[in-house]
Amino acid sequence: MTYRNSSDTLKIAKRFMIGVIKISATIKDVAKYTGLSIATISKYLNGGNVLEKNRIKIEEAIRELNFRRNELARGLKTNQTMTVGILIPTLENNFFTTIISHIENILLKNRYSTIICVYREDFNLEKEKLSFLVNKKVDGIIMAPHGRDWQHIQQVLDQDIPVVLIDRMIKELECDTILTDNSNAAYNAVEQFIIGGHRRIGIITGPKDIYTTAERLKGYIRVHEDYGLEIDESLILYGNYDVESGYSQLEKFIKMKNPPTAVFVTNYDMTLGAVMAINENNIRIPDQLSFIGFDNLQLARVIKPAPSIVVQPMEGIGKLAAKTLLNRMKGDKVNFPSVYRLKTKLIIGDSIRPLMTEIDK
Amino acid sequence: MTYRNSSDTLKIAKRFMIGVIKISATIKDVAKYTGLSIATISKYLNGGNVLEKNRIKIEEAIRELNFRRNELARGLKTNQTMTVGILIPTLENNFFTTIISHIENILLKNRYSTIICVYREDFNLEKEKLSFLVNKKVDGIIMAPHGRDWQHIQQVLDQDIPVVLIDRMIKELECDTILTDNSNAAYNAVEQFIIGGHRRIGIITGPKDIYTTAERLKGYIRVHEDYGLEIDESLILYGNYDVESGYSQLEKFIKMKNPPTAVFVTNYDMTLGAVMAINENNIRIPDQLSFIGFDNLQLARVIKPAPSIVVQPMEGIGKLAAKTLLNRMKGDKVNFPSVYRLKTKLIIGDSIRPLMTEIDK
DNA sequence: TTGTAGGCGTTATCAA
DNA sequence: TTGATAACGCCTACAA
Repeated sequence: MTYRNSSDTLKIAKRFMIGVIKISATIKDVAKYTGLSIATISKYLNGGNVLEKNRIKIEEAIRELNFRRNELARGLKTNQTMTVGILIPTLENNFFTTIISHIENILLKNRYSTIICVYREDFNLEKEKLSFLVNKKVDGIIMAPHGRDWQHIQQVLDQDIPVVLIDRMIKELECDTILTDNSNAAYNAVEQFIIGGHRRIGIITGPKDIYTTAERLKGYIRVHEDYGLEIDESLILYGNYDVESGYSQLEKFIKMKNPPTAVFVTNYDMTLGAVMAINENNIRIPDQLSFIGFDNLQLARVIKPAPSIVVQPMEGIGKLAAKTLLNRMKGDKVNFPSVYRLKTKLIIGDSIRPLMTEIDK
Repeated sequence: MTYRNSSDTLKIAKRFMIGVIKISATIKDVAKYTGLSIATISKYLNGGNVLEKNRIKIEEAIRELNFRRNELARGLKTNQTMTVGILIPTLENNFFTTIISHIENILLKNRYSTIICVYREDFNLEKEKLSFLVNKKVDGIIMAPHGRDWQHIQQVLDQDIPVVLIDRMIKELECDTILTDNSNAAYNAVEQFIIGGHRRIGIITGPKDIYTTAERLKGYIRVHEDYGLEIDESLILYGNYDVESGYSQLEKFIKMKNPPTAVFVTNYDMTLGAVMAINENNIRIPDQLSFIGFDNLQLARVIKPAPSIVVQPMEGIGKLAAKTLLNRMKGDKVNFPSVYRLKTKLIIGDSIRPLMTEIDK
């Protein structure tokens, strides 16, 4: 192949040989442009001292050539990428996306970038995506695991890559974990009903194989035990953590022969669905049904009467997860593994009606 | 530093020198373990033929050493990473997260992984994140740009990295773009009202500087023009594409002295907010107010009377964006730049009431 | 089928 | 302050 030494060489090159000509400039190009050595350019790039006139020249070259540092090469050499992987089950969930926001707030300030991956509650995809992140040499990982297995996470830890779990704990795994205190959250919510005199209390909980479902249900059961109340199994309904199941399960409740007088719904989307079902069926809150929802604070701000809502500390979870990971990444192994169970808040609205108890009668 | 040649060397190393000892195995290690050469291992890794007995040995070594290919090194060498960057303004928006799902469906099948980044409608962050993706040497990018500037996107294209824009067009930029036909979407929706005899039609639209806002408003204006109707500026309300503004702007409408008889709301979250305001204020749909929402099909499935909803082709956008990018990445420049405007669907519910027109009277 | 050797773009060591 | 040079882990002619 011959190049004509004319100005349209480039044009021709562009039109016929894309892929052959080099598009992005390297340090070498900058060195050539400035007449300096590669080492000097690299030094400048990493904040070292260079002579004023060289600095100017280098900066000109960078601008002119549109030079960008190749992070692949850099990562290969330095063995760190200043990148954190975030792995969650779904993007269609306000809880996780809010947490991600807070994680990024902290990480960005510390000059870390993030790679977000989603595994759609598919365990095999979780393994694949985790592998992807490791192979990309992220410096650390924050993830909400499915929980069915943990060997793949153990392997990552064995490679000395810090992992912080959020939302779901794996008790077999020695790993930093940031959680909501789900069981006490449910306990306290249901306790409000009980104190108010309710005895038939329904719960719409999540899919059976998810950690948070079990925890929230545990709180529901425990508070019944502590108050010496029998549990009617038919008042425990499993949803899918989505709007539809919140809607359908609440309808199931109100259509029962002997419906509950109070219902506790255990996540954001299902709370939305449940409120819709309540509206559709013209159920008056709290006269006909007392109600406590979960996470969906928007609803509480917007609906009258305001529903009581259990609010998870998403900001706390995000910040703490980020800070914990930051510490681990800088080699601080103090208190490993540390498990934080953050408390929820119960925002009281006007959706709980005190019932006559037998004593009152 | 001296190493004792005993079995507890490793223990000591692990305890005191993490970072010095090598944690993850390389091809070299696999080669050493098997007694084969680096080249052979690499060949095996890339699907080449090796003797049966060697294959077994290699696989054993990989398992034993927990070898993972270093994608950084590979990308550096091959100049492709089999990774696509996705850059969007926010995760807290069903529209984008649904599209991402569909993009990933296609990409995963083609052995591409994705890196999701969010810029929170912050233009500087958009530039940073785009740079991040480029520096990570992604093979292509799908993004919903803010739209305030496009130099940074042009620069990426100049480096011969394919970019596909979604949701928002930048007319100054030669770039493949997949859009909703927003202006006809709004046109058709509002036309339903007009046909039904409505003359005072309110619209709750998005933030002024977003592309889709302008397009949807354009449809609203155009249909008025085509039907020879005057536009009352007070019936055009700007929201923030969030639940709160949907709620507040709808309340503003119903509290007007001369309120509209029909309202068109132009995105998912605002539709939710508007419906809430309608419920709270005991407005009967469609008797007191005719209503068309946007994207929020959940609402239509769940609320009675079912609101009419403009539904964007999220699946279509996601799939087409992925396929277009896939083509560009394999070097196919046919029809560059191609702009697709996908049609919306108007799902008719029971939320539009025919009004008496003057002719009827 | 297997191995040798050079290079991808950086960083980092050590002289100059 | 600057420059020559050897890695980092992988891929790929080319040779054996």
